[in-house]
Amino acid sequence: MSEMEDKTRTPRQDRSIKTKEAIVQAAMRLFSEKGYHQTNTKQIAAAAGVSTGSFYSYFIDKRAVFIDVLKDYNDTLQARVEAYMSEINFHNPDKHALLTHLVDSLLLSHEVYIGFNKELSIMYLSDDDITQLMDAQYEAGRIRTLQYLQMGKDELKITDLEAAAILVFESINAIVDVIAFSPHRISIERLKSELVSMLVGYLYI
Amino acid sequence: MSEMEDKTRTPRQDRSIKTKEAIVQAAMRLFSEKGYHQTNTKQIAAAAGVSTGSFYSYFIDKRAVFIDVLKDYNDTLQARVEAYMSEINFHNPDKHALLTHLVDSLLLSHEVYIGFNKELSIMYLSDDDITQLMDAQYEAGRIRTLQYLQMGKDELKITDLEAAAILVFESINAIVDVIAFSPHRISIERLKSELVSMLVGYLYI
Amino acid sequence: MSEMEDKTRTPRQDRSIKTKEAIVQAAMRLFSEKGYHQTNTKQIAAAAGVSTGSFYSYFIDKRAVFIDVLKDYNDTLQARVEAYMSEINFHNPDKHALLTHLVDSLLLSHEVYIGFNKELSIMYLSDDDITQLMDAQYEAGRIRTLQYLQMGKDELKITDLEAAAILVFESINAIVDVIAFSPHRISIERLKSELVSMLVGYLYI
Amino acid sequence: MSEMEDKTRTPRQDRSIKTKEAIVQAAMRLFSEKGYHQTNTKQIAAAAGVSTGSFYSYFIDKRAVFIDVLKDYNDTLQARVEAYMSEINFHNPDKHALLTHLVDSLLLSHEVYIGFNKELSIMYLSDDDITQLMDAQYEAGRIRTLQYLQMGKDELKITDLEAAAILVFESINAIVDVIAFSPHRISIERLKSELVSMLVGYLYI
DNA sequence: AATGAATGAGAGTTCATTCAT
DNA sequence: GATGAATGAACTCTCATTCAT
Repeated sequence: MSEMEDKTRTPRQDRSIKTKEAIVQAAMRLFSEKGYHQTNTKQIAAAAGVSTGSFYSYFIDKRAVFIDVLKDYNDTLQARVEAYMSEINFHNPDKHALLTHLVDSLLLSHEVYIGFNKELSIMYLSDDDITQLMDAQYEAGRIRTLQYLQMGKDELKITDLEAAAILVFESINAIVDVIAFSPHRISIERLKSELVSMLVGYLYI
Repeated sequence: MSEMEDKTRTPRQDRSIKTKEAIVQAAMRLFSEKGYHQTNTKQIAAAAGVSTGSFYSYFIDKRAVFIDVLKDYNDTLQARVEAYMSEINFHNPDKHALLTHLVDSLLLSHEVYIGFNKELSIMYLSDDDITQLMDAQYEAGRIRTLQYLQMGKDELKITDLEAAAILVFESINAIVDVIAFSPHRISIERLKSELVSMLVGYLYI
Repeated sequence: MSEMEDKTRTPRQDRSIKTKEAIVQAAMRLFSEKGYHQTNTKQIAAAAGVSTGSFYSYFIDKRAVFIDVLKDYNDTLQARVEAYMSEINFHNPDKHALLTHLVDSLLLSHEVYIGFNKELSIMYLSDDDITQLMDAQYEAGRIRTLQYLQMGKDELKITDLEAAAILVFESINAIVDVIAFSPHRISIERLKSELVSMLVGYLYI
Repeated sequence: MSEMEDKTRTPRQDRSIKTKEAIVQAAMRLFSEKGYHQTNTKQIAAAAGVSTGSFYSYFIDKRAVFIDVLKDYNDTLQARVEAYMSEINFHNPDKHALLTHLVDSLLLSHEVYIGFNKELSIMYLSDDDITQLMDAQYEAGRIRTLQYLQMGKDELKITDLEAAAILVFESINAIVDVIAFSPHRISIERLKSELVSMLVGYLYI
């Protein structure tokens, strides 16, 4: 800990905190626009209005900013997802409406920092630390899904809730990704509607 | 054509063909083991037992080998998938068995060149040409799925076959990826079994 | 502008200015001694006592240093020519003395950076940007020649001053080049004296 | 000699001679079109319809073809100049006409292989062997000029014939080069006419 | 604390020439 | 004699990181 403080500053003063935030913001923007590998530290520093030297007094290396950016991103995403989720009444008898809202929530959440998503996926696959960070995040998502399922347990026809949680979470994610990244000939609405049908059929009745 | 030949060699002699293949094999192995960006052309050439110069007489640049490796990979994968598929009787009344076999087919197919998958995903997200190549491949997968659905059309309860094809294809892919890449606390068998249940419930009564 | 600064450094600190100058000086020396194509960026950097990285933070590429070296060279040359010229009294009735002084001026001017001349000629013929830069310089020389001719207009027997300016400028240049580069059996003095005779005879009675 | 024959073949058979000529022709074309350094041996071989291997059994290295090309060029040029010159009557009392014809001869001669001229100048300045070859050629030109001057000796007003020969030869060459290479605002006719005037005034009365 | 100049290893790529077939 | 595959040294350029001021 004290060794680390030797290297990078843990901001205590207001100005310091603002500078660090400025760097994270600038990095987020540049990573989203041009990608992690296509952005260099000089550019991040310049965009944040600081010198390269300063950059390295706030972050040990380039990866460190990415991780900070990622944490910010995760927090924002989680907050948004939670905000949407809180509106959902999981005892709503109209399961179709319920799941549609759920899928919409995730879709809308992903729309923040749309450009960052791609970079995140690349980094997830390239960097072990990022993999761990995100796996924890995904795991949290699956657990949350599990909790939701458990809340409405008695209405469900499925028995292996844990497996179902993963299945539901990943299916939705996959379709959300298809909608966000992949080209496809059919409309978002049709895709979403089929997804919801499948999930309702799987979970309830 | 003749201008292109000035740059890269089109193998004419036996020796030449073997060299090109050796380079592709070596590249495949190194990309799978260490990743595309962590592998340099010198290493590929050395692993193939040729000089850097030779490398560049067969491929314009590093991307070009990746694309050749990818084509090989796609061909192999497609052949394997098709081999598995041909064994499936789509009129088998036991839909559970049918879909289990289907999922197993994809899982087994993906086991070839397991390490290459990750790199491919990274490249898919990083390189526009690779994106296009793979999008075409995915589209082919969706279309094949659609054709299978259409073959057993009268047994299906769904109506939007096109959307369903995407949904089925992507759900299976997502779970296959989870199994291949992500850590998870529950067994592959439970996950697969739930997936099959969901799909059977969705597609057939 | 700001995008350019991202690539090459515009010297701000004293140290920076000195480094850039050191690189230009080193490049000039090496280009003169060994030629442009026989000199590589590593050597220039080493000779300037800096790293290759530094080299590339001041110059986009090798051509860029050459152009800077050339600008320095042109400035020096022009200053020298002008210094010599200013001593000439164009109304001196002894036209022989006048033109001898003129030729001597150009000869002496060319003696600076004697080795660089050859490289410059090569680059002039090889690189379009250098061609343009030097054509502008030559044009300036011809125009200056024209102005001198016009100053003593009423003493001249020629009528097409423009063509005469080119002719005079190029003849002198050619002989200066012969003296500088080509082997020849006769003395510089004889050559110079004949040249002056020819020009006096051509321009004045 | 015998050592050289070991390396490159001295063609004795018809086919061999033709092949060698084909290589020289192809090289001449490519050097003229793209320049010496922008042309590689593979391209020369291909353009001549032979393999790279064959190329190296006719020429020790790339420079060797250039030298052969240059010899061809010099021979052709000399033949053309001589053909033009032979038409000139050096006792023609109209000296203006005489010199105009002379200048035209050189201009026309230079028009052959126009593209090759530039490359030749570059090589002249870059390669010592080429320098020597061409210096010999230039020297021959000056000597020929001297001989012409001596032929009409009694009509000349100049006394230092040797210096005059150089001066005349170089002045004409310089203006021919200006016309061929450099941009200039005035017409070729005016330039030529002034040049002739200057030379007539210098050489005769 | 802050600046921005300096570093240097390492990447991709070219091509004259050699050599096995 | 001919082919064209193979060689490998050499070159240019980038950028995360350090360090003098």
